[in-house]
Amino acid sequence: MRFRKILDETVRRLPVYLRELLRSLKEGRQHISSQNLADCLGINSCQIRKDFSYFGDFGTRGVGYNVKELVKQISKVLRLNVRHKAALVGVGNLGSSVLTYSGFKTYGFDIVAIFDIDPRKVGKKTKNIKIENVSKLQSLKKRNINLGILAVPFEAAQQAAEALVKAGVKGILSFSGCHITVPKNVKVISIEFANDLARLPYYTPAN
Amino acid sequence: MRFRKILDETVRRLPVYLRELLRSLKEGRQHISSQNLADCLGINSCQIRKDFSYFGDFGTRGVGYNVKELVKQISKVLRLNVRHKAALVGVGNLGSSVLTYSGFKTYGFDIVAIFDIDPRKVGKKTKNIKIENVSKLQSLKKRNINLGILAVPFEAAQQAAEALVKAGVKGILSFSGCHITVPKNVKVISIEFANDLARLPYYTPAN
DNA sequence: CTATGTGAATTTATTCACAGCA
DNA sequence: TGCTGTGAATAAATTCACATAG
Repeated sequence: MRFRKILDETVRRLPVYLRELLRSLKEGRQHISSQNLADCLGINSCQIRKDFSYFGDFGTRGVGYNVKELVKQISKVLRLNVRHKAALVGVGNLGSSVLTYSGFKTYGFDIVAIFDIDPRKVGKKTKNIKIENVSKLQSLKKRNINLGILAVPFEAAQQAAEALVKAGVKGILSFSGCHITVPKNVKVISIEFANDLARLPYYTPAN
Repeated sequence: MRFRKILDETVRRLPVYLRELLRSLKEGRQHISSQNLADCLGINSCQIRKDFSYFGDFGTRGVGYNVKELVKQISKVLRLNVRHKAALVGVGNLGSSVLTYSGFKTYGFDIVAIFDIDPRKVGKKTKNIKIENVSKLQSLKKRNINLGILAVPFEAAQQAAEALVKAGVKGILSFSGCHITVPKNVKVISIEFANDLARLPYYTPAN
């Protein structure tokens, strides 16, 4: 194996593999072949082998991959081998359901700080975490929190993102449904599931 | 303009354009250039022009695109020029917040039926819609509902998807965090935002 | 002079096909 | 024999570059 830059599309698939592997591990499975994984995930098996080839060869020919080892390797590449602290900004409908959503824990993320601009919310506790005023975002730096989850309305998104960046945040998961501009050492990943629903009719035959 | 198959990546961007154009329209804007749009969205301008070129030329050289016309064209391509009825399956945390989420209405989607397997929930009303037992999914066909939103735990996802397909549903938006297998005339789009968060650390420099 | 629309060039991503190891 | 790992081939997607229209 020679080092090559890992493709963005590969990075996008790694969490998908990881999740399936964690499930297999929990079921006590020791080995899994690229074909097994392919069947579970609806992905071509050589796609999977190619993806893994970017960061090492730890499969055994004739046998497959050791599940535990593969989990370890993928986690390392994604830097999920350490826990990450994240701050949530915006505790409206979406923000609240992000809090109750358990999926983040699977990958070792902890939401440890919550911010809102609404004075009626500030000071209250959700999930045993006190909601702070957005003006306190600066404190993230010394609290060593460098991921932000943005769940504010789109009008407030750019400003909130800037506050996060100023507070030293290096990665932002945004639910705000608009593009936000950040320095290029900061990574933003945007989610807008209405957009995903919006392209469904394109693919379905005429009603 | 010659007809060519629209790229999947283009289809993925169309709702993004549409959303921005609807905003511009609301602000009373009449024309917009590919460069204007590009600046708003952080996308290359010739990408945008190329995307539009797949389904028509309705820009004016030296001026740009008529916003209203562009909205109309994109809506038509995505088949969002008609309202779509959707059924929600699963009213847990995620399902509930999907219900309160207003973004779907922007594109003309109406959630008009809700199903759950939990007898304690069945019969109750949320958002003025009665929660039905999943065994009643069959009724979707005669109610002319052909989109499904799947918000059940992953163990139940495949079975629920099959029930949806059996009921004539042609498109499924799945929040279940696992691959589901459907006939190839049915389109599934899966959302798993934990996976998006999971690749964020890869892109952020070491903490 | 400005901005579209599009072939051509380039880059990125997927799939094939098979050598080689257990 | 069964499965990995990977060059080579192919396909998909993006960007360049510019002719062309208002």
